[in-house]
Amino acid sequence: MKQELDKAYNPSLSEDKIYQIWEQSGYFNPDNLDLPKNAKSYTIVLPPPNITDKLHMGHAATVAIEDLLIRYHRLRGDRTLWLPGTDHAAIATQNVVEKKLLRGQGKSRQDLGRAKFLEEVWVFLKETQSTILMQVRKLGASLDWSRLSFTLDEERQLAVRTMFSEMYKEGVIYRGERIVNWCPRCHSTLADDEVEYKEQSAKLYAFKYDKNFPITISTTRPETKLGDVAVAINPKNERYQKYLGQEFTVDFCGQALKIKIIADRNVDSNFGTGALGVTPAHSLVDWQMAQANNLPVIKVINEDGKIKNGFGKYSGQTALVARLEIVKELEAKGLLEKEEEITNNLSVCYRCGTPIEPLPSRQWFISVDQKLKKLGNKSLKEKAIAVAESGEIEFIPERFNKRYLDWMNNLHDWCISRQIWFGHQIPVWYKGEETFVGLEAPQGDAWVQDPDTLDTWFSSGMWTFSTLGWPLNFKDGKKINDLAKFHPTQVLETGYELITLWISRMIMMSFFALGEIPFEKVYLHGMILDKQGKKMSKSKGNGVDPLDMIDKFGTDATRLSLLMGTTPGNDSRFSEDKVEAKRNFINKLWNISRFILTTTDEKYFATPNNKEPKAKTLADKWILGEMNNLILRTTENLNNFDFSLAADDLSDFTWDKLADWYLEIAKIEKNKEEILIYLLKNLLILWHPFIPFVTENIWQSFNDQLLLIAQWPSAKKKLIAEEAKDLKLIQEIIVAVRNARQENKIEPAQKLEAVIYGQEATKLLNDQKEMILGLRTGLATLAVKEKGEKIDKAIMVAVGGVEIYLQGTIDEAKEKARLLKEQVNLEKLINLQTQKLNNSEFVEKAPPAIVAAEKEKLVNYQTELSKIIKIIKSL
RNA sequence: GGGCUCGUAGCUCAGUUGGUUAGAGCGCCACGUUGACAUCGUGGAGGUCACAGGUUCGAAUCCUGUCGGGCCCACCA
Repeated sequence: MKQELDKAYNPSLSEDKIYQIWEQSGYFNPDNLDLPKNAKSYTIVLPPPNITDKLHMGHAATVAIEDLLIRYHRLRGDRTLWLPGTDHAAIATQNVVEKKLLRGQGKSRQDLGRAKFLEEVWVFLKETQSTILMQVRKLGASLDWSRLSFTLDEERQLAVRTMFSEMYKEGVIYRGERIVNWCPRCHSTLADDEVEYKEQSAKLYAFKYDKNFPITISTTRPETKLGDVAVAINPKNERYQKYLGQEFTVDFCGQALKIKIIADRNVDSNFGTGALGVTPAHSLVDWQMAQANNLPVIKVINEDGKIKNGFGKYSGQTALVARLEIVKELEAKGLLEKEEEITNNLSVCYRCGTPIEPLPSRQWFISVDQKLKKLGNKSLKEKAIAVAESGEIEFIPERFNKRYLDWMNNLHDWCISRQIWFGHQIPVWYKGEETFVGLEAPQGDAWVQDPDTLDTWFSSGMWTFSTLGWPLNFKDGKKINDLAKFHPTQVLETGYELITLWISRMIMMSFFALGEIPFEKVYLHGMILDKQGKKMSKSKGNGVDPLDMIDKFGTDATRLSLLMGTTPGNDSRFSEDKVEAKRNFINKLWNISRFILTTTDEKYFATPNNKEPKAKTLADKWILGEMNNLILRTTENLNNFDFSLAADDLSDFTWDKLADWYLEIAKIEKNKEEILIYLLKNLLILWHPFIPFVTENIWQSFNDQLLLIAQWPSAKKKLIAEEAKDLKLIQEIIVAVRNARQENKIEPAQKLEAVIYGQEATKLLNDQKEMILGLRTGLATLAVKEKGEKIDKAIMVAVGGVEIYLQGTIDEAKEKARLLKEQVNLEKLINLQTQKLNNSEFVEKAPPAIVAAEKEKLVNYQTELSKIIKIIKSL
């Protein structure tokens, strides 16, 4: 079935076709893999992309890394499942559709009403969802599409409702009043981490409530002072000590207020006047102070960001207008003492940028501190902390373990209700005073469902097990079917910005539902920045569309550029030049394969990849040794998540060792077909997780089976250093001689081995009168015109491993000089080494392994030196 | 204020628990290239590994401090 490779590799012609072959093979689904019963499972769930976004570089990185892991484990014979899905992204999606509606029809969501609006959302969603899934395919993702999930499909709705009612039953979910972050534009609460901070300059006003009040307070928000119930001072503040505990009735801009003087250590005596007006309804800190001191809560601002009724002329004004009006009134009454410019952080909604109003509101919460019997009387928070501390869940890179723990240790109850329409509607129904929590509405008409929806992270927090069939696959506390086979998953791979939003929630949710961790390892990749190191964003227009890169350079090159030169958890810059360089490499691999396959008879194609062929020459021994070590290192690197290192190493072998040296040798030494095919097959397997398309393409041209399910090669133990070193020297000589032979000025290659052992070295070299080496590929001319530094340099280069220098009439003196130089170098090294080993401190204090290694080095130098001396003597 | 991270060639970055002479890609310069490959080959220039101390027989690597980027958390009344 030999099928010749095209002269030039064109990814755009073949990638889609190959993806189709894979998909049709069914091997993306682990159920179709031919595996022994006891094969290990290896599962990753794809972080579900939001259906609002088209793919960006972050997704491409995610796919590159996860597909790499998945393909590697599939090749290793694991029961490998990569589970796809999409996220409904409640608020984000609603915002996008709202904007579209407003732009298109000039209508708001309220104009349409809930049902109509949701219809619009679903139309939008169907369209973008299929686009996104197509794009994920384009990236070559070997996802099991038969298990495709959506955070809002029927199965996930069942999972979410079950989760909610079980949590409610056990008292983990409760309804309560608390200060929430309220976005007056989105008309919804926001979680703490959905709030962003924007630095701004603000005015800090200092004033008294009325002229009888003894303390001047300072604030940037005078309008909220209409709801003040106390003034807080630092307990150490001597100036106001005498007022502590006193109560005053004041007339603040026409509003009668009861103000108690309280102490709180959070108050900074040096900020403003050192006295803080306590507004429980509109500040979290103040709320806590009010609770601690049993003070009432007076709401001033409503859900629209306007002053509530009951505050005289201010009622109905927006907060900002009211603020200016109050300042004007204070000024008129002579109460305003000071006005200064300060910079502070304004909290704004992460979706729309509108300033947040902290408001007391009745919401649904998940208690993170509620002790649970089924968790050994531990809370979700305690469990989630314990698994990170014990290492049961491992973060890669490790430092994110600390960031996770810092977050978890300060975790408060999680507000899960959102006042938006799109999402999982809260499965709670009310009838008068009655409340029903369950999967479906109870019988009867009078029941009304809670209008709120759940925080989008509630459903994505369940992602590892809701996708595997929970709760149906969880019977009597036992996992069955997919849930038993694939949970806990092995790796959760995502961007580090999701540690708080997503990862912490997944861990808690999994503990509640299953009493176990959701994943064993968390691999966190950095952000993909633009060429200047700036965050890619739609508004800045500096984003790079991965699909553009794919069109231009192919998926493999795009993926490889995201995997190389990057380290976990560190941001990396993306540049087109890098993708181009990888494209060039892929072309090189293509040409290497083309050369091997076109010069090899078809009957050798069946050479197995897992049985090392016999080495006939030293060059063979060398390259097979290199391949053996490459297999060992690649396996180790991938097990350690060192993708960049693995790819560097593979490139070095492919380009420098195989293409530049061994293939050149193979042009002279014959009968290398088995070795070449063996090398090619293993090289393609090792590369496949990184660059799946081109490797499969080449593989298909000379194999009947798919590379997708080939067998990862095994290796013998590492060759000892000395052997490898010898082989490297040999390799140099082989090539030098081979080149000389091409000039028809040297004996045939059969004599190579003799050369290597130095027996006929002199004779061969002496024959090379007037010879210049390195006129062709693989070697270069090294022109040395004079003695001195330049010669030394040239000699160094020669010794350094690339070529042997010979010029004009063979100059024995020069050759001798080269050898002498090497001798001197070696002697110097041996001296240093001997000194080192004679140093008793070193021998005693350095680890034995290092001492042994150093001794080995000394031996190596000595053997090398004796070889050199032998050659010099024979000259 | 607390924490994390980075500073290595002109640029982008590697550097595998401290170990001979610190690497790659791109860029630059020179030379070469008619059958695997110009998407190429060979060579070259280019580094006080931010700085200062310390630990060690030995430091780009570990510790302390300084300077300079980036990020996270808290506070900002």
